[in-house]
Amino acid sequence: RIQTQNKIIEGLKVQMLGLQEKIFRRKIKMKDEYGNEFPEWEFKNGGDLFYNATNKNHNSDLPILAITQDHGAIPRDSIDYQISVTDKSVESYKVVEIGDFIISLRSFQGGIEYSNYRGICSPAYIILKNKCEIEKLFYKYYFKTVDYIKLLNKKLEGIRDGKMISYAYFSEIPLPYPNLKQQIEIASVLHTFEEKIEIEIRILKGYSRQKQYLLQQMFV
DNA sequence: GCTCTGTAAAGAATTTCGGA
DNA sequence: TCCGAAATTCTTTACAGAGC
Repeated sequence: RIQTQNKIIEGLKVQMLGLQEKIFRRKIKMKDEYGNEFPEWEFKNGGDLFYNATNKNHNSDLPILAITQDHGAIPRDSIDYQISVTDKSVESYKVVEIGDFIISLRSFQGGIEYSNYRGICSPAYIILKNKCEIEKLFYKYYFKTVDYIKLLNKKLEGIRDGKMISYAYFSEIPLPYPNLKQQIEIASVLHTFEEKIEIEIRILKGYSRQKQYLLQQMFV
């Protein structure tokens, strides 16, 4: 049963990727509530939609965020990974607001991260804030697509450990800019799908616990 | 040994300051 | 008031340390 469940999850993940690809390459077109197709997407440069925020106005009392590829931006306390932190450097940390995007030192591998938290992070990261009205979830998914990561890598030369993607570089990359309604529509579709996967993962965890319990009973 | 995050230090840019 | 130098702030990069 656990194996079957694993397969279901894998299958859903593949579907999720396929869905993202289709949506962002505009192979499926969404329709609005009246059944009309949305207008063609516009494309804007990253610099037109986001600006580079460097806000250091904090009293070192905000939680320190770790920028991970797996979970995006999360508080350092909630992951099992201790990093050497020097107290003095915390003073120069940048403030991250809820809904900001963060270009990490590894963005050429895992895309651009989205923050659900308010906190501070190392100044080596670039904080992006939206200039005009956007559906953040839409871009959250877009920044994680394989296509976009490929775009990020396209112009990068000599990729090596710790290579930084500068804001200037980001701002030159075109981003899709469908109208707001469509952005929300797409974001909600993807979000629903993601939730579905999470539910399946929870079921899997339930199975695993059951198995452990049963095994324990057998040997008692 | 490899991958991953984050620091420290070097380098670049911007602002401040003083003298003419 | 303008120019150049010094100081400060911001950006970039090499590499350290944690965990597998």
